[in-house]
Amino acid sequence: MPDPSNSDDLQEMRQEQNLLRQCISTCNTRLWQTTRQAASDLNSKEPEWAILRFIGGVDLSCHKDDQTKACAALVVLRLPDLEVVYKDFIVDDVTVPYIPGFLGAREYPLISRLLDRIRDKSPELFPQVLLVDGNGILHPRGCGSACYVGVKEKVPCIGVAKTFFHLPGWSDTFEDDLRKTLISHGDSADMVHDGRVVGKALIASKKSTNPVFVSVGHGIDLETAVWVVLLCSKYRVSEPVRQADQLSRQIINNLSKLPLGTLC
DNA sequence: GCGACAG
DNA sequence: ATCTTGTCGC
Repeated sequence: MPDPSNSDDLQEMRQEQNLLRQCISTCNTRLWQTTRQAASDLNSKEPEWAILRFIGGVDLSCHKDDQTKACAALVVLRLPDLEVVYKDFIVDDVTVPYIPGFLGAREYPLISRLLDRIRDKSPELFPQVLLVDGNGILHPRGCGSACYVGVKEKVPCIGVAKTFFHLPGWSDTFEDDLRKTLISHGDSADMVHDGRVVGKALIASKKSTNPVFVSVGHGIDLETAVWVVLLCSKYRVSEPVRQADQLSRQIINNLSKLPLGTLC
């Protein structure tokens, strides 16, 4: 298992990110993305695969005083009502510690197992797009956790981060400038890095002044990603991520309060 | 050397 | 990630 306290392993993880980055598609790859057809209109004659109906969310919560124990959760919501139609979680040890810039290496393995399980148990509910708690190409090497999931699983993925991630080359006031832009120029602001728009600061809920940071993970373009996030943002944090966050946190907390072994 | 640092 | 209740506001 990789041990990032070892600088050789860290270098290997950097190399993996550089390889994964080559495989990222920041274009739309599905028909529902191009047409932006969501299951909001009931009497649509389009086939199921041409309409966005199932949106997934994944998140991982850690044990209070043991970073190596975690619960990963996957939820699937159905449009247009955002009803939760699938829930699953895995409690297990996480071998890779948290290191800024390498969240994907830490979280991907458990997420992968969750996706294997829904493919096996309920393939008809497999999400057409996945929202990942973290960043996509808004990342020092253009390979955040949403890119790990998207590229490795070949699933359209969107990164939704709750806090700002500072990239090398940005000024110290970049985040403040973003927020000022939001106040004066509306509800979203481009985040430009090396001349590329790598993400969007987005006020997803009309009630909040605090933005969420959306970036492409894989297999979808940024404008469509924003469209998806807005589709399922009842609150600041979009429902799929919120539900997955809630579920994983509840499980990991109850686990610490119980004496021993009540699993499955 | 020191601080900053998605979750 | 987690430590953490009430509270101010729509």
